[in-house]
Amino acid sequence: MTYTHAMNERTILKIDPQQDIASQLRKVGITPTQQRVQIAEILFARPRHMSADQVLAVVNRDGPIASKATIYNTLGLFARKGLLREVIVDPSKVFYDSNTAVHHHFFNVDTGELTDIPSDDLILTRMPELPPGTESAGIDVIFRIRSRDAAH
Amino acid sequence: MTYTHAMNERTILKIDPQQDIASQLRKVGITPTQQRVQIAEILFARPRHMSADQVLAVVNRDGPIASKATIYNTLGLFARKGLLREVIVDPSKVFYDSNTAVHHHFFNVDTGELTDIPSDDLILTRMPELPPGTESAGIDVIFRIRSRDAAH
DNA sequence: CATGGTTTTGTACAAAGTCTAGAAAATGCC
DNA sequence: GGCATTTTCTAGACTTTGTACAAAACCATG
Repeated sequence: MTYTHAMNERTILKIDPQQDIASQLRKVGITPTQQRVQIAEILFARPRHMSADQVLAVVNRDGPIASKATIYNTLGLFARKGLLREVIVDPSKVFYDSNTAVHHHFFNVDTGELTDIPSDDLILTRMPELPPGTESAGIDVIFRIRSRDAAH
Repeated sequence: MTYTHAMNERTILKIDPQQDIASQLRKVGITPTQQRVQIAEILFARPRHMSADQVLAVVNRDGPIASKATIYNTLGLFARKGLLREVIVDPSKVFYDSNTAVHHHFFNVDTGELTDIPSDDLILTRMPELPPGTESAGIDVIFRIRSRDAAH
């Protein structure tokens, strides 16, 4: 059996910030509560990488909209539904990536900055056999980088 | 500029469990204290993936050998010296991999199991340009897998 | 065997994330 | 619309991973 790059593709659903958020959420089986819509508006305004902490801060910038538990619940829900991709590169927190197109990441270990690598800029060949009884849940490729002058 | 797979190579140092651990540690600039030797003996007996928690439990199985702080200090030290590779795939804890040869990982998201993929079984081509002013600190490729019958 | 730098230790602390029980909001049905 | 049922939200306590710190122990060297 051979695997192709297409196997990296996850369930991809794209929320269009120009269209009505509530009906798009309903379309993927998510009840569009006020909190979820507000969180979605922030995340899907443009492709971005945010931690739960950052989402919490932005959502509640002008008064209390959603609690910490709701942020975690909502991010987890969106990720399960394929609207967000969890990016695990920093042991201290999870990033949620609202760019659901196939792509990979640079992670600057000095600054904590996460940036996208378009899928076309990297090709994986000669893919390994998956262990028996398992199926792919996505492939993550992370280029860890360092600022060239930083002490290390 | 083109990158080759060799760029993935990190500082690689291999501890041989058959040889004297203390003198091998000394050779890489690590003072071989009793705690460090004991921790090294566990980690380098064979290639394995362990969390700090697991190391703590195994080290102190037959009486107190090392404290939590020492485990973290030692794992961090070994990783900085290139004896261990930190593997960040699970948001809840860091794995330390005593296989320092170039390789990648399967991570079973259902079981939390981490297994190796030999370097030869995967080839990366058409590598992306690194952002200006940065240098590589290693490339991680993680195949996230799921047990095929698991609910999801 | 005295000296002084390095390690280790216990404890306190910090931060990310989970859990829970009750309040509030959404939904479905008449 | 009104009302009952179900789902979601909230505040805060709790858990877990990991770090900070200061005192005690260790150990190489003269």
